[in-house]
This record gives sequence, C-alpha cells and structure tokens, in this order.
Amino acid sequence: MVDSLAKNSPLSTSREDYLADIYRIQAVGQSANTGEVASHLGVTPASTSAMFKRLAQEGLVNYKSYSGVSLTEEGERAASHIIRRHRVIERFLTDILGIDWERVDEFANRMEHAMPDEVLEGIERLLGDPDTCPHGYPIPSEDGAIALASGQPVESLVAGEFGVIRRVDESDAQLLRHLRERGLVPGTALRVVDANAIDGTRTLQVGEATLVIGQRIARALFVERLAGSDRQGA
Amino acid sequence: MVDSLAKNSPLSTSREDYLADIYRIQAVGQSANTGEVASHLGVTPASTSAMFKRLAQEGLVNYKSYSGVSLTEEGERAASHIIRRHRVIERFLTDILGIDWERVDEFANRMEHAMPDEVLEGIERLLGDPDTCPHGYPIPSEDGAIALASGQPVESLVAGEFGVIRRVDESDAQLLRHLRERGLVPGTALRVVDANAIDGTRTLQVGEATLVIGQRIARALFVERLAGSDRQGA
DNA sequence: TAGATGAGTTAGACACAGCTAAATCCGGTC
DNA sequence: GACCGGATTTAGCTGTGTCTAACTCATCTA
Ligand SMILES: [Mn+2]
Ligand SMILES: [Mn+2]
Ligand SMILES: [Mn+2]
Ligand SMILES: [Mn+2]
Repeated sequence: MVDSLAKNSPLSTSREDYLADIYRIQAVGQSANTGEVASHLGVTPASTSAMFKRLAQEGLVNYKSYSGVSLTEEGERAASHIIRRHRVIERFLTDILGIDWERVDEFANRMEHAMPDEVLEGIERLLGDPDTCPHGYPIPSEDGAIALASGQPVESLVAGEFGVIRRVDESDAQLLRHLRERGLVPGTALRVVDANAIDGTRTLQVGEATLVIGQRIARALFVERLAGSDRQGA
Repeated sequence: MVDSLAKNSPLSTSREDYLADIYRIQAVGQSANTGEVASHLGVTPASTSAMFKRLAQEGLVNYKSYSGVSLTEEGERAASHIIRRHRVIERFLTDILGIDWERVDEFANRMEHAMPDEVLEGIERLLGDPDTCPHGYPIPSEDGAIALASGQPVESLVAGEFGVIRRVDESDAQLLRHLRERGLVPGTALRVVDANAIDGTRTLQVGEATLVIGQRIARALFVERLAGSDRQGA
C-alpha cells in the first residue's frame, strides 16, 4: 500500500513486457512461473526473478517465492492496456499498411510502448474499432473488459462438420506464414472431409480447394462450429 | 576506427535524441555546445558532457573539450535518419489521424525511436511520399539527402509584397496553436498590407481577412515571395 | 526417507544514462 | 597581465535491467 503513492508514473518498457507476458500465460490457464516467462521474453531466470520482486513490490503481481506470480487487479489493468495496444497496432499494420501477419507481432512488440493514448485512439477510429487482432484474439476495451478467445481447435471436429476459422495460434511466425499462404485465416469457412485416425491427418474442404493438414495445424486453427454439420455424403 | 567494428547495433533512444538535436542546431548554422543541447533536451550540462564523450568515442561526433561538437559523416547519416522518421510520423499524425499540429512533435518524439523501417516505409507510401513535415520542414530521403529549409521571414517583406507560407517556426506549441487558429499554415497566400515602423506590427491580408501581427509572428512565418509585388493602392 | 536433480533465488558485476556538487577552463574586464 | 564569472567538465552517486556463477529449495525417485 505504501508503495502505490507515486502513482501514474508510466511503466517501463520492461515492466510492460513482463506484465503482458504474464497476462498471456494466465489467459490460457497456465501458471506464470519464472522459467516460463524467462524463456518467452528471452532473458535469464535470474533477471525474471529480480523483476518479479520489483513488480510485487509495486503491487502489480502476487509473488510467492519458488512458485511464480499472478497479476493483481492493478497489474491486470496495466497488462490488458498493453495487450490492447499490441493488438490494435497489429491490425493497423496488416489492414492499413498491408504488412504480412507473421511479421506484425514483432513490430507491435516494439511500437506498443511508444504509442500515446491519443494516437492509439486515432488509429482505432481509422480502423473502425476492430474487435480482434489479425490473428483473431480479442482486443480489450479501454476499461480492461475482454471477450473470451473464441473457437475450438479443428482437431476437435469430426468428419462432416463445418466451421469458420475465428482464431489461429499466433506464437510461431513460420506457422503463420504457412497458414496465410493456404488461406487459413479468420473468416474462412471449411469442412472436415475426413479425419484419419491412424496418422492424425485431416482433409479439409476450403472453398474450391481440398487440403490435408497434420496435427500441428489441426491444433492451431480455432473454429466456430456451424450448425449444418450434416453427414458427409449427404 | 577501432570502435566502429561493432556496427549496425541500433542506437539507444538517448543517443538518437542527442544526435537529432545536434543536427537541428547545426541546420540553423549555430554551434552545438553543451548548454544549448542540454537545455533543448531538458537534461543537465553534466549529462550532456558525458554523452558527448560517448558519441565521440563511437565516431558519431567530433568533440573538442569546452567547445562543443559537430556531427561526423556517420553521425549525420544517423541523425538525418531520425529526423526523417520524426517528420514522416508528424505527417501521419496530422494528415491521417487528424491530430492538431501543435501536439505532433511531442508524440513523434516518442514514436520515432520505435518505428521499424518497414513500417515507416508503409506510412510514407500511404501518405504519398510527402516532401515536408506539417510545419514545412523538408523530410530527408533515405540516403540522407535533404532540401534546404525554404522561405524567408515575413519580417523581411515590405508593404505591398505577396507571399505564400512555406514553413513556420515549430519550436513552440503555443505559437503553433495560435498560427493554426488563424489559418497561418503552409500553403496559405498572404499580402503585407502595411508595415508599421514604430512598433513593428504588420497588417496582413489573408484571403478575405485582415490581421495584425507582431514581430514574434513576423519572424516565425517563412514565405516564398511572389512575383506580383505591385504597389499597394493600384 | 535420504538423496539427487532441476528449477528458482541470491550475490556480485556491468552498462547506461541520469543527477548534484566540486573542480576547472576560457574569454573578456580592469 | 591578473582576475572574475559563467560555461564546462570531472567526481562520485543513483536506479534500472541485464548477466554469470554460486547457492538453495522442492519434489520425485530409489
Ligand atoms: Mn514489447
Ligand atoms: Mn495477434
Ligand atoms: Mn525522441
Ligand atoms: Mn515538424
């Protein structure tokens, strides 16, 4: 309590990156421990340990030695603010500047710390207040409210089912490029033609094309299942 | 020479700000001494002195103790690159986002350090490769070439002369707001109706309106003189 | 249940970029 | 030509965020 008197001083770039990473880890239900965060951010566990202590000191996380951190209410507010920036910037880069979606995370990761609020709002207006980043993840509103990440993995669909891609795993640029080149992006409709139980491959109908995907991709595509899941031959 | 082996590592935010400031000082023919730079950047002379030493070490400036710095060729290249970013971002903020021109310097000053080259190029394309920042200062090309700052102060015009505003002093946000509110922006044509020798005020004809300006503004507006400088009554 | 093992923390160091206070220099003034 | 005052530099310190190396803890195994 004593610490949070010097309020409203902006968080350092490093703090913002740590908080956002903790947020993303928590969002998928994992626990944010030292090693996890360290490897995501490309720093040593020692550095992460030191930062956990600082963040705890400042009331942004709850920190129990040897067992990781969780965001406090204040930390969550700060984190969602950065995530919001990150995702809006990604949208800007793809939609307005035409940059490939596998590169925008890296760029947004730098820009997110330097964007004044007014500029972010201007960009949002320009974009028409988008709901998600280009990869389909929800953009938190200014008060921190955020929709649930939508969709279930294609892996969970059985032969004959229809779905629309709502979101894709955005953690690997190679994978993202691969998906883009095949048109596997949010908004695309598909049908699972066949699921091969032996080797885990699936055959998808995407528009006119048919393509076979493996487990990796079946787990990276999150779809909204459509009602017309009729038996395949008809 | 020995130092510049570890090339291409990006310059720190601080170094970029110092270099850009030295560049701007040199561009108006002044010499970049410790006090000047310190007061522009809002740091102490001691800090500036330390930075001068670092920049000299790295081959970015020539530094003679007690007599200031000048940019080396390499330093000038780096500086013009930052100035370029700064001015392109300013254009983006005014032209695309509609932010008032008296606020964009502050924003651009943060954003200029975090903008990847590809993003800057995308923004330039979007803007149609502008020649100047919103205040009329030339944008250096990617190879560092830069046009001369155009125009002569309104102060140098005599009664009856016509001019078009090409550039305005951008160092004071208050002044910029004042100018904007009166339509005194690049591209605006004006005529000097009268120059009062006693108190230094001038009467300008701007479109339909007539307005009286003092010395401060007469020195802040840089115009291109137009040929039709006919005597006033006839 | 006593180690072994691997994850996590601490200790000590470094680079950066800022500060204050105390020298020091340099360009005039007398 | 000595001296004075303001500008500049130096000395010493701080805070941030990183690292490596050495440690300590928690847990799982034998
Ligand atoms: Mn970041
Ligand atoms: Mn994304
Ligand atoms: Mn800057
Ligand atoms: Mn400008």
